Amino acid sequence: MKVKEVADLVGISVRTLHHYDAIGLLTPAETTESGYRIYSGDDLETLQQILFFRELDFPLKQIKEIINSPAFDQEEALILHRNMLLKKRGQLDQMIQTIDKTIEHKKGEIKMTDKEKFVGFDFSHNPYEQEARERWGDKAVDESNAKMRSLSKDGKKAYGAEFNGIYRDLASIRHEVPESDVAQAGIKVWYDFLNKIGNYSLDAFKGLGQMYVDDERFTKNIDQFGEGLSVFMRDAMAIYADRHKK
Amino acid sequence: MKVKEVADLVGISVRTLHHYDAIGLLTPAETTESGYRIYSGDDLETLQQILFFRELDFPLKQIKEIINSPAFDQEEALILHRNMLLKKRGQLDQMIQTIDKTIEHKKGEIKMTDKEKFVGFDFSHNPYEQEARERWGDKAVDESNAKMRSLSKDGKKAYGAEFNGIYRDLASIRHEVPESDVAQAGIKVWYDFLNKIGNYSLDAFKGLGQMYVDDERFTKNIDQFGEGLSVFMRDAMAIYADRHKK
DNA sequence: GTTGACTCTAACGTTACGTAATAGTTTATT
DNA sequence: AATAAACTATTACGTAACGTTAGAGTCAAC
Repeated sequence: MKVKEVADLVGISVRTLHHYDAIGLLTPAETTESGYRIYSGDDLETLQQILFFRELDFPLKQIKEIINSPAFDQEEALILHRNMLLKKRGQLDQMIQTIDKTIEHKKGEIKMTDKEKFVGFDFSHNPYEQEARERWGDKAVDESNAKMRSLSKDGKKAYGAEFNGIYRDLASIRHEVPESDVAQAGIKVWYDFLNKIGNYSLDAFKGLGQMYVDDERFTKNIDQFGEGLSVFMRDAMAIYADRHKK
Repeated sequence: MKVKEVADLVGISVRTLHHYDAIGLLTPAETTESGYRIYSGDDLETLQQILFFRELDFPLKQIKEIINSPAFDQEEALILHRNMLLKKRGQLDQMIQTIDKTIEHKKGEIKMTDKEKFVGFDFSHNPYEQEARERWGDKAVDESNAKMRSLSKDGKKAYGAEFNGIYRDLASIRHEVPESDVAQAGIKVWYDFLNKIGNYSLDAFKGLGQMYVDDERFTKNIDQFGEGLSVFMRDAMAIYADRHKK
């Protein structure tokens, strides 16, 4: 069998097989004169073993040793690894406890200072920040983030209220217009927001609108629209706001 | 405070501080004209935060985002991360169970089919085969492999038993003699084995011993001894056995 | 014989630093 | 002040397990 067959059969990538060959973990039984790797039935069995141990989080180095060793070694390795896993689980429990405590602690804090916590800019886990950085450059993103942080409490709150409105609008779009119109409707929400803020040049808006329409993610399907756009858009708006407002 | 002070204070390396500076995670408040990093009290607090999240296994990228965010973000991050940890723990439990099952299974299997299952020479995936080929030539290796495969089941079993003994001896060496003596002790194990087999010329042994001592891998440190030698030695022995026995 | 599907070998990118290597700076000692 | 010791800085390669191009050759079908 050739690489792709094997890869598809067991559900790994061709690259992975190449890699295993490169590190000598699984060298195919034969190779054609043109250099194609041909895997035998035995190779497949070995591969199963490898994947089994990989599933258990063994490093490839160890797997290599294990499959090259008599059976008793495997059992020993399993037991050792089991102990490692138990230890790991203990550590996880520790970490979870620590987090719980911290959250409790913070909760107390929040009740005390409640007021400012409420708004909810979550630029921190923005999965599109990377994309935004590539689109607009690091400086723009960093500056925007900094500006966000430096907003007054009232400023944040106001901004947050705006976003809440947008979120509501976006949410309703998803349920109230046919899929094909989602993009247009989304643009409208956006447009309205920009108008409301009132300090964007028309050019800036055009750029945003075009970008939005161009982006596959936003026109492909509704789920992605909701998931991707709301975050990405917020980011984009913030950055544009930072750049273009006078 | 300068780097080393900080590093020693919180128990991390200078390199780590350099790294955090390089990736923009913690940039010291000021630097002297000569380029020395000077950390402020605020920097130390931030560092504490960083180390806290690091303790919880957050990737630095996320930590960077988190410490750049208002407090409520941190809570959300904590909750998200907590969920991740719970999932991880679930996976660990799965893995442990799988291992337990496998061990049980193997136990049964060994009892059932004991005979051939137990030996298991897999020279086909021997990572040192290439090296062996270079050292001793392809023909020797191929012949040896062929011979291995052609052994009767009892023959394999006997051979396997020998190797089991060697493995045990090697394993004990690693724990029972000082590092400096590992090489010597390893040679002794080897020597004993050869004597037991009883069909090696003294010359063959000399060659083996010398090769063994010459090889960096075997004298450099204990870990490598254990990792490399046990496999390599097995190979070397088989080949020498093939060549020199009469 | 040309296309499409597949294969090969590089070689860089990723995480969080460890580990030199080389060179300049500050502090302590003589 | 001269010298040594201790410290600091900046590259830059190495690690684990592949993902991801990129460029080029191969095989089977039409």
